[in-house]
Amino acid sequence: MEKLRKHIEAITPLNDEEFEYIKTFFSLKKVRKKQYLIHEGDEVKYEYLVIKGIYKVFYIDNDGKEHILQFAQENWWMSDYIGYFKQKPASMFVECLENGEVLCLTLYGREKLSADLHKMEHFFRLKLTNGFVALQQRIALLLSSTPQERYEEFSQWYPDLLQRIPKKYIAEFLGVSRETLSRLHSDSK
Amino acid sequence: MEKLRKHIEAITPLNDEEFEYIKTFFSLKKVRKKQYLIHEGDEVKYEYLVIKGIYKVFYIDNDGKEHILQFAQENWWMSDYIGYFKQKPASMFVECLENGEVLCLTLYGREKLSADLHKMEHFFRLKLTNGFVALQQRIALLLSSTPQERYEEFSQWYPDLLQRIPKKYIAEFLGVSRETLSRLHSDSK
DNA sequence: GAAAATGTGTGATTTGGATCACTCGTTAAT
DNA sequence: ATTAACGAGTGATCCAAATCACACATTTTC
Repeated sequence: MEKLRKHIEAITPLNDEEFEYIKTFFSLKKVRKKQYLIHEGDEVKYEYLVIKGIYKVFYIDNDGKEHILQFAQENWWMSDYIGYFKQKPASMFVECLENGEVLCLTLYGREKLSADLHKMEHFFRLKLTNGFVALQQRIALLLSSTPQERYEEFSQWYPDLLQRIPKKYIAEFLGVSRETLSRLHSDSK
Repeated sequence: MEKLRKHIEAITPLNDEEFEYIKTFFSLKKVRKKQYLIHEGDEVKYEYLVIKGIYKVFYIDNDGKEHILQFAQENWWMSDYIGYFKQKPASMFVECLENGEVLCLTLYGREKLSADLHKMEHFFRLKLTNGFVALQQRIALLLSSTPQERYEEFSQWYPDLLQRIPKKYIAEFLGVSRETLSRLHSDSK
């Protein structure tokens, strides 16, 4: 839980009493590789703050192809946010790629914390602001760039992930075929 | 300003005193067709709440092609949010497509309101939440759908815009060429 | 440690959509 | 009213990336 405190205090300072209260809304969960935190069709009970491990958030389209909406690592939040915020069944999967731990927060907890502590509402607003900007940049990337450029951007955003996860997942994130991505490497060398 | 009050009260009730205070941070601006509210390279002073009119938020890529990030109509918020939140020069344009009016809010105003009134921080958080979800859905659309499907989704999201704006702008929003979009019509009939 | 599953590179072929090029209406502008 | 600017449809051509089809290496798994 120390990590949680640090994570929040990176944005707003907390006293012990406040943190004790905040803590009560989070529960720790150990996750093993290949385990699903969220499965299509299920109720989306939680959003997750990653303490350790790597995860992918993806969905399967009508043709059975996978598309990755988000990767998540230490200190990232993740969920099927469409299902979570609208309280509808999951349309996505959240799968663990490297053993780790997450903190779970219900929508009720999120809203209660926001209502009770102005600080926490501020915290969540800032996080959303950053997320919003990142998504807009990704849309711009999808609208106008070549596979080459997308790969280069990705390398800058997540340099560490390049080594740690299969290339085919990167392709699914960038909206490019596995083969095309593979050929980029060889060409640029 | 009555519209502003209604807009906020759709999410949280306000008393007169609160609204009087809130009002002071907004300024009304009349906008004419073809006018730019934000121009690439300029400082991004405001975000805008649309009172009347239609607007497009777009950028120009390295090849000189336009891509539309957002359309905005009555009760929508818009800006170059990358420049606005990060206080960097605009990388986008905001152009008026139909005469109207907007309310302008500085980043300072936004943050001051959020800090002073918990209600307003809540308001902005909810707006961001909805925006975040919408952007994720758009990313999913860009990753997995055909031009046909994109056009159909667009028709459902903005049925009114179909009539009111040139088709070529819709193409620029969907990431499809003008010609391909045009052929969709003829084919589906 | 053998067998199965998974990841990755790379050639050959196909294809959906971009691009180019023109026509014909319909609005704006003077 | 005449000209110019813009929007929209449609045919012909081209091309980047998807798809298909392997080979080979590297992990898992039992």
